[in-house]
Amino acid sequence: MKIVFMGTPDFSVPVLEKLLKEHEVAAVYTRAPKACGRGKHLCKTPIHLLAESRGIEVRTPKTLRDTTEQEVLRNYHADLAIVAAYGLLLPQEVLDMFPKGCINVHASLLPRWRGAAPIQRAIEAGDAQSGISIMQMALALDAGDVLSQRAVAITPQMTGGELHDVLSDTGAALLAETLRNLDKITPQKQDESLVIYAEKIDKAECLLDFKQSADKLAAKIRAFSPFPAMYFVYNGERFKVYEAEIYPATGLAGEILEGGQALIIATDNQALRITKIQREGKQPMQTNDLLRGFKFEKGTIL
RNA sequence: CGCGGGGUAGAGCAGCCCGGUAGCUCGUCAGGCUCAUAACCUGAAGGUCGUUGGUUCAAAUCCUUCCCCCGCAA
Repeated sequence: MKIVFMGTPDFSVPVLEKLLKEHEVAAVYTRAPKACGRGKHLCKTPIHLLAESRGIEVRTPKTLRDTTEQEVLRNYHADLAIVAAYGLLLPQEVLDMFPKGCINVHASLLPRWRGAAPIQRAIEAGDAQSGISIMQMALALDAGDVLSQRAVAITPQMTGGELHDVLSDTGAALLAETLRNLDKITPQKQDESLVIYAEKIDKAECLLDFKQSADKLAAKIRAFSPFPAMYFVYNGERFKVYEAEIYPATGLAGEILEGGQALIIATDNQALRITKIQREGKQPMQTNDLLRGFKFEKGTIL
C-alpha cells in the first residue's frame, strides 16, 4: 500500500522501519527541528533522520489545519496514513482524506491510558500488563475504533525505558500484521466507561516527595527510569534515582537512615534503598560504586 | 557562542583556591587467622594525574590548545 507516515520520537522509529520493508512510504511527516541539547543547536527528530537517510521526502508543517498543507498531503494520493506519536492533531479534513483512513499505533490497551504518557503511567499505577492498540483514528484523542491489540506483561522489575522498547517493537509488528488483514477486521468501539487518561509528565512531579509511601515512590522511580528520572536534592546537588527497592525501616519522611554502606531513605511508611543513582556531571552508576568515595550524611532530612 | 559540573591506579572519590616528586574506600594478587565467610590481620602489584603548549628551580595543582563525558535548560 501507499502510505504517508507521521511520527516523531524514538518510539516511532521501529514502526517506520517496518513499514519501509513492506509498503511504499510516499512521505514522512514529523515535528520541525527545534533548538535542543547543549549549545541549543537545531535537532531533527529521530523520524526525520531516519526518513532522510532513506531518501524519503520529509515535511514538517506546524499544523495540518492549513488548507495549503492539506492540499500537499492529498496530492500524495496515499491509501492511508499511519500515525505513531506524531505530536500534532489531525483535523477532520485529514482524517477523511485517505481511502483507508488514518491508523494510529498507541502504546496502551485502550481504552485504558489514552493520551500522552501511557507507558510511564501504566507502570506508575502498578499495572500488571500494558500493550499496543492499533486504531482507526477519530477526532477525539485516542478515541477511535480499535482494529487490533496485543498485551505485553509488565514484569516487577521492568522500567519505563524497557517497556518503551518492548512496546515500540510490538507496535511495529502488530501494525504490519494488522495492515495485512485490514480488510478482514471489524473495528471495535471503545468502552467509554473504562477510559483513563495518561497525563503528560510534568517536571515538577519528578522531585521525590518522601512524604509519599515507599511503594508509590518505587513504582514512580521505575516508571520514570531512565527518563525523565526522579531525583532528590542533597547539599544543593541534584541526584537522579534510577533504581530503588523498598527497605523495611522507618524514620522521618526524607531522613537518610544510612549513607555510607548503602543509601537508605525513609518515606511515609517504609524506606527506600537507592540502588542506581546519578550525580550531576557523572554517569549513572550503582549506588555502591558511588559510595566507595562519596558519603551521604546520616540523619540529613531530604 | 544558552548556563554549569567533570576527566587522578580496575571502580568510586579526595587533593587543585593557598604550586614542592599522589592519597582514601573498594577490587585484584600473595600470605595469615578462623569450623566458616562478602569478616578480620599482614604484605604486594597497579597511575606519563584526558591532550597540547606555556609560566616556574619545581605543575594533578597557575595560564593555554584540542578531545571526551555529564547535569540544567529546550
